[in-house]
Amino acid sequence: MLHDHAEGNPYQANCPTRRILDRIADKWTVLILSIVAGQPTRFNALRRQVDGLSQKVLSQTLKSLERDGLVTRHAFATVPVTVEYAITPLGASLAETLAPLARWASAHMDEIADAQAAFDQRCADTAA
Amino acid sequence: MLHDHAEGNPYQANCPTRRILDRIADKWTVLILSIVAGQPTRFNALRRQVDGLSQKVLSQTLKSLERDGLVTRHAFATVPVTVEYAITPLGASLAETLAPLARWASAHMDEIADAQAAFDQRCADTAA
DNA sequence: AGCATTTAGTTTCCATTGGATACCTGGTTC
DNA sequence: GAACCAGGTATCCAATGGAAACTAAATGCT
Repeated sequence: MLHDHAEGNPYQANCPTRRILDRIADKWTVLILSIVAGQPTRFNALRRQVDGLSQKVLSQTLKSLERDGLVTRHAFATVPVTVEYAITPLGASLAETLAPLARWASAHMDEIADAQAAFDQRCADTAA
Repeated sequence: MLHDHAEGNPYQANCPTRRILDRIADKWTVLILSIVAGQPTRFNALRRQVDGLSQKVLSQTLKSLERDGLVTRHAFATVPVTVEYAITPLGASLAETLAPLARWASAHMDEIADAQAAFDQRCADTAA
């Protein structure tokens, strides 16, 4: 178990790595982090860029990312107040890890679509 | 928009890549896929290895992974029936993409814990 | 005979989460 | 003084997640 403590074991429910995995293996985290990694981005800019992302979830996700030290929040005393979210070095290293995920989805979407169609066909055949 | 169709744009809610991202950017998918990638595994073996994973969610996740062509399901007419889930080539390529995620969590858990502690301290100070 | 056990699920129920929408604050422009 | 940005909260309902009970079929134990 010392071994687990040293390395972390995400298969264990109460391990820190499991909690981290739960946070980072998330659709919105992947998308937001990849944008912010490119350049500092304002709250509403993020909301506009990520289609389907509600204000509430964006707010929660950003708060969580900030707490985890993955992004920083910077409020500027302009009028109206603008708030910019920027990547941290830790966040940048995660973004690099996450980027292949989006690329994989893009590269293999046709194969997945084919697999789904084949599966659904088999189901239909069985049912008939 | 042809560009989007050719490459996929996960920032668009209705894009196939977004739906794929939603499926694969998931705690259970990461954990299950990484086990099955190692060797074919039975239903209950998965449930026992992944702490906190309920039968319902395991069943749903496996069905989804099978439909997406990432794992195959093989039922053996033993008694009681045993069912083995095995990785496909497509699933193996995803597992390779996902593995760095768990490794990242393991490698940076201390930094995240520190960031959280610092953040909570700042919050406490502000509140006080 | 009859009951527990095993496998792989499904079903049921309740708590948590997600998403849509409305609202708030504060200053500016028209 | 009404309308309009920004960056959020508050509220409500639907969907999801998880715990636990239940199913089926066959075998072993008593």
